[in-house]
Amino acid sequence: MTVDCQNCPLRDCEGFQPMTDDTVHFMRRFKKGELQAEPGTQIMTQGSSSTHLFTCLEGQGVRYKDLPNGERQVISFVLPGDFIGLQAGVMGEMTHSVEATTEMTLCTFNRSDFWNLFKEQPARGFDITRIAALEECFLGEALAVIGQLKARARVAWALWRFQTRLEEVCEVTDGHVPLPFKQQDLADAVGLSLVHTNKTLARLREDQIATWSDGWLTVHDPERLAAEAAVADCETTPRPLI
Amino acid sequence: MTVDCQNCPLRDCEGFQPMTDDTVHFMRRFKKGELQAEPGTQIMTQGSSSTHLFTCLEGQGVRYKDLPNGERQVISFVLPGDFIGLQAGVMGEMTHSVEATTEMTLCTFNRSDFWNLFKEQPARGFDITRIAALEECFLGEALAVIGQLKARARVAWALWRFQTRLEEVCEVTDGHVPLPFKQQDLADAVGLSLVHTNKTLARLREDQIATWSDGWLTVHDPERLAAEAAVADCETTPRPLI
DNA sequence: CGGTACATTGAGGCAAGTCAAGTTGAGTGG
DNA sequence: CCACTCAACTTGACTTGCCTCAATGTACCG
Repeated sequence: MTVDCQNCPLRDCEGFQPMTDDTVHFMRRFKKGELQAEPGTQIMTQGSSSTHLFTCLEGQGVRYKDLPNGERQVISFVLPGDFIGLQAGVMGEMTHSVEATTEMTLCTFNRSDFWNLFKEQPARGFDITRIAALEECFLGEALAVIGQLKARARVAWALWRFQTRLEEVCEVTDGHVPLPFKQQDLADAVGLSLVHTNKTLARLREDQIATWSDGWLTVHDPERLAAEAAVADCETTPRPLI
Repeated sequence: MTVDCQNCPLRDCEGFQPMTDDTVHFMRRFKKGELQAEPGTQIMTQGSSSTHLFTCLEGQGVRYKDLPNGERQVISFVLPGDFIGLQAGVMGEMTHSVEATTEMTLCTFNRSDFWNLFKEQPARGFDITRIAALEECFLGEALAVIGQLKARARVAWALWRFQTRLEEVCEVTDGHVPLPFKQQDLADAVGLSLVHTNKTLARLREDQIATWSDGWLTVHDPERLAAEAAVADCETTPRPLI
């Protein structure tokens, strides 16, 4: 039983641009089905291609790179509404892996239809490019945070982004947002050791700024959290949903 | 006196995909002129839009973000063939600034024509997306380097990327490539202090791996430099030229 | 109840930051 | 031609934020 794009639960979220009936109609044809992924499943693999592209409909995951020296860098976290496989679609090879953290529901598309999308629906092609640009914007921000800020600010920034992004996709229930990741994932994302990440989280908790435990994040003091993060975030405007 | 796209000197470089006559013909119309920028000129400004988009025809520059706390993060360096203003074209606002380091020659395009490009030349739209994906790929790599590697490896990686990228755009004369930036720029790019960057460069020089002085980079031992960098670089395949 | 996975805490060491002084070379003006 | 300034690069001494190691706590599960 798959979701009809017309009734896609994500369409109503404030984080996404409205979609014309015409576009919905096209997306119905473009969507090939759904895929259920168990926690821990490798959805895409660094260095390989993929016959399918996805949009995350439900659940959360991690994008990461394995380095030759054994380290791991988490590039970003996959939340509902995120498109997966742009690089595979356009370059033919992924430069990072994507893994499901929770159980995930994915809308699937054929990579072979991707080029048609640009030809037949230039507006959708433009949207894809916009998504790529938003990703570039996010990565630039991450680079600045990891390159220039101290541990406390890095962690605060990450939590702040989780809070706002999850709000945008309707994943909030009275102040709490679901955050199913391990501390190790966050550590690998902000470029800190697990131990230091843990201690930094503890301090933010003590200071009554934000608490993350048992898979849920609670921001007690949004103002101070944003202040700690010390970056003007880039994209609060609605983005395209594919 | 402007360069006709047909005779664009960059077309012959190994770093770029071949362009069909049809595409050249379209690009001739798309290109509105050329712009000469003096060293230090702000070509695009973080937080603002731009009526024009550019391709760097000659010269080098820096993309950077200013942070609220006064720090600066260099996102990447602009070399010949690089497209400038994707974010302005697609999102309407730049999230970083671009500044000319040397004198620069830029091909100019109208932002208002950008959408037409997707509609009338879907193949070019696809190329734009590919460029965006390559940028995403590069930023992911940078994130991994800055997040996970030590100073020596970070600097080695940066020098290695300079060497290979400049080779791809025909900017090499017997082993030397032009590198007109300040050590401070490199420091801001790899997330290290100026002092530590300087000392790291000195050590790479002593070890006969690479020398950077007077605006020129010489790689004495490519093998060891690449080994120090400790990342599998992502994109050695030709990329689209806009 | 032992085993595994994740979170937590303390102690010690090192990589990288900060501070400060000195060198070099280009540009300027008396 | 020399004295001065200024910007970039260099080097040494000291400080510190973060990493590493190692142990303990806690929940869950076969």
